[in-house]
Amino acid sequence: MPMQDMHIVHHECGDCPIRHRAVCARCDSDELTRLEQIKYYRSYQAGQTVIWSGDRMDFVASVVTGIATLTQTMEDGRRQMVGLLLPSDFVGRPGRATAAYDVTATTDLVMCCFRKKPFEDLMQTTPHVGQRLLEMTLDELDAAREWMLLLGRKTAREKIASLLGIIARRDATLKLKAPKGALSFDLPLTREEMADYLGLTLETVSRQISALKRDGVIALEGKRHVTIPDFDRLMEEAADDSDGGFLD
Amino acid sequence: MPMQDMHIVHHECGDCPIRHRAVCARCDSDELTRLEQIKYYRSYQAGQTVIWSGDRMDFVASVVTGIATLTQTMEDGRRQMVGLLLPSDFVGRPGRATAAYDVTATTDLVMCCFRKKPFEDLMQTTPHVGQRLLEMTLDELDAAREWMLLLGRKTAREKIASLLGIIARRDATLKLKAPKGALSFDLPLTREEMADYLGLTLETVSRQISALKRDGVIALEGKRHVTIPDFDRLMEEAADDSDGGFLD
DNA sequence: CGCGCTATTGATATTCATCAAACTGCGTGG
DNA sequence: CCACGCAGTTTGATGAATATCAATAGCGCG
Repeated sequence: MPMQDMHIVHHECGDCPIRHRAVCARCDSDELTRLEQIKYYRSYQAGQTVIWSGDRMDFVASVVTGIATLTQTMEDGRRQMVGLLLPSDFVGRPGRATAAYDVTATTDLVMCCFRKKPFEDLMQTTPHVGQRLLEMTLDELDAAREWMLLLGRKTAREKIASLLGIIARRDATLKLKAPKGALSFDLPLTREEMADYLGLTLETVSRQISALKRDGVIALEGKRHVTIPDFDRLMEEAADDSDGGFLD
Repeated sequence: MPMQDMHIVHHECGDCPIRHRAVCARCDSDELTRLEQIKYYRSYQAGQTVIWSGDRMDFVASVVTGIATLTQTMEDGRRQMVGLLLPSDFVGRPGRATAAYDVTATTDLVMCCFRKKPFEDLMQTTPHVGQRLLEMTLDELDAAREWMLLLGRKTAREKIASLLGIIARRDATLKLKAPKGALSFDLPLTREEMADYLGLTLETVSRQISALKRDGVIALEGKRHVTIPDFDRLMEEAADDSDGGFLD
């Protein structure tokens, strides 16, 4: 990798695109000032590893822009994604010294980092950060449990449809549109990353995407741009009990 | 079911077997007094449903004794367990009105319940409950992610070995013994519940247990009592990367 | 232009699910 | 007391879903 482009941007928290959703969402201006004093930004290129499982981790962070993944790897190389981190999501665990998972930037990524010790102190002395972090962690736990249902009980086709639904919904949220009728977006993951998310092989992912395309559930332009003519149809294919599916 | 034995025991918190591990673990005596005022006990018989997904849930609770499960069910009946609740584990989500999962007592169960509103108030005014709940939720999230690796990437045999390891470890913890060399315990789950935990069918669970027995990895007395002659051997079968595996 | 990466598609193998039958232990009622 | 029934479990035969191995195709980029 030739260039080591450590773009150190500096935002005012007031302008921050994730101000209202991240771990700082509930902070008053006083708390925000304290956070502002210990924060710094880091950028990563698509494909870069942020940290390896087991490595010392002296910071926690929020994803500002871009997408990162958490993955676990077994000794023989089998891999399972266990987290998909979108803007405003939190990385790292207060009170833990080493990373528990591999963290990888799948797109160009900017994170707002806090050195761990000052962040932990701040959590002790001000309630709002801890409260928000609890709320976010509970949301993640719900998402993890939905994901467990997918991994344990859904067919390959249902898994693909579910993942496309999750991405479509998130994308619609960013664009402030309800996920109804036709919508389209770019896949932020390769076939292999999708396979790691879904507990499948990349070949099976490819085949099922082709099948959904053949059946008119989705349309593709190039490999990455997906159009969904009928969102409800996709949801039927995903076999989600609660059509709502993901909270938020 | 003939008997509807709603044993309403009343413990002093000081004597409580889960005092040092549950959501109240960090409370000082003042906070404990406030908790004591809003707590009440509920008992359930093995097999009883505590609450159905979607039902109104006006309390949160700690498991005091016994085991409960969280499960999700799809419209066509496919089921996936998404939580296994042991003594000291927390049930319910502050700020949520309805249950997100089916909660079932798999053994006789006693829970220490708090009406939701007073509990939420208490979380606002005292920090220790929220802090402890955050810690517990982060632990659960880690466990869920370990579980996702199991569901997505492990073979049936590895799944069984992993589950036996988890149960054995927990049991050893209760007995204050390191899980080394030979140890034995009773399975708290039926074959079907194990299947729901592991994303398998009960037939596959049964076959793999038989296979592990044939291969001398485990020994059985009756259907439920398991002896593990060599814990390290079991861990090899489970293919866990970090032999430690579960925190705790 | 051709290399390397991602993706698709095909042929085959393997694992696990499904359908089916029978066994075990235990409580109940004849 | 024994027979019956039932829930939980085991085991067998078969089939379907997905993994594996392999070849090829698109596509951006040096």
